[in-house]
Amino acid sequence: MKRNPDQTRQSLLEAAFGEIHRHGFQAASIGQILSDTGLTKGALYHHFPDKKALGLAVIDDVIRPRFTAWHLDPIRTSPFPLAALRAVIVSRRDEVDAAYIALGCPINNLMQEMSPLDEGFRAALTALVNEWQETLVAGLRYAQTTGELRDGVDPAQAALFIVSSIWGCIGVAKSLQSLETYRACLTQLVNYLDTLKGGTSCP
Amino acid sequence: MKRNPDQTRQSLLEAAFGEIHRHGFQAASIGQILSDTGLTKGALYHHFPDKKALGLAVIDDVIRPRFTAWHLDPIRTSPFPLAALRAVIVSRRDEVDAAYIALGCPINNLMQEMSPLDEGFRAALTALVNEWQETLVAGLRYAQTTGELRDGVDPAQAALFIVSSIWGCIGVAKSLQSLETYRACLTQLVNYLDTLKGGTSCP
DNA sequence: TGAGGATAATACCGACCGGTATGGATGTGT
DNA sequence: ACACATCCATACCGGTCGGTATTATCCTCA
Repeated sequence: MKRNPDQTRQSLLEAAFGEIHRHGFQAASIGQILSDTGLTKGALYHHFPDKKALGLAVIDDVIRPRFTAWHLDPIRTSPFPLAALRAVIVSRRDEVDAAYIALGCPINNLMQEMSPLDEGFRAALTALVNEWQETLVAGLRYAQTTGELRDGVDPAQAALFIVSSIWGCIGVAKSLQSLETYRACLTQLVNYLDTLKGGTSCP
Repeated sequence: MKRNPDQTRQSLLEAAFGEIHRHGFQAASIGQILSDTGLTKGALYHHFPDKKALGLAVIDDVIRPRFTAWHLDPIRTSPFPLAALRAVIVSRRDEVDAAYIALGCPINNLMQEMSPLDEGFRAALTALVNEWQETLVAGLRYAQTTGELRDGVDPAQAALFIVSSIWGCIGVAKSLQSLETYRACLTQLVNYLDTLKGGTSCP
């Protein structure tokens, strides 16, 4: 049998991500991850000391890169951060499928489940969220200097509300298991974003 | 030993509610519930056929009455539903304590956890949420007839956004384990509500 | 080519879980 | 006071879980 430790580790991470996404961390079954990958406990516990380390590695090596690519890089690189944010949200609204809605946002799921229970998870996930929020704040601030975002909007509070709304949307949609609700809800958020544009004079 | 079946059942429900609130339904331990109450499995499985039935009973007999009293009755009975809604949110913002934020909203927690897994839970909780949403829609519609809510607002979409925002607020606050975040977030929502008042002309 | 570390498979453990079978205690109708 | 249903305690079961100890296999490098 050919060996490939890196790929072994990677496939363990992918399978763990899927299992955690489907059942949450606590209910995620080591046995299921192993049968998904065709591996055994020897492989898993060689690469990870215990289940918690596996979970944290999933956050660092699977969730974080995807999230950064999807939600952070576009805001950071665009000369029009507000428009970029709007585009990200619109694309999420239009492209996400029912299966994703059924399971919900992996980050949100993990935070909801683990934040009250484990400090390690809380710290890792909070770091991600803070990065998100800081990216939004920086983007909004910059948008304000270019006039893309109107004055009178507090970037920090707006960023908080945006984060909260996005999680609210996906939370409600997951709760109701309804893709339509998700889209309607995000549409409302897009409307809110449009009220932040420069040129208008409304609160 | 004196007997009191109703109280036995009630204390089981209360303990189950606490245990589920702390650990979620799947991770809620029957043994812990029993040691909390000082009862044994004989009592529990006399009153409830299995764990799922216990969970559903918690929803019906503990969660629903509290939720109705807190969030539904004020909207339904007030002649100024928008103001009543605002008052409810403000009071939640100001009175909720850190322990509650740490654990999150019991309804939201349960929906997030169980909706994808079990149709019975999903149905029971969806019924609650629909009741909430319909109450809000009815209230907003009525407020529109009295001029409390300005025209041009779609009550259904606004209600959806309000529900989503509230869950977003408590979700973010629980994730960050931060009471301050909760308050800041709900303040943003109150601001949003104030933009819905009649008399103003902004979108 | 052979030694030794890296990698993975197998078998097994104790703990805990939800659930059941049984029997004893308590209340109730007659 | 007796029969009977309600109510609850106790002991136990099969199954699953995360984790460990041991052993086998592969790769690397001297």
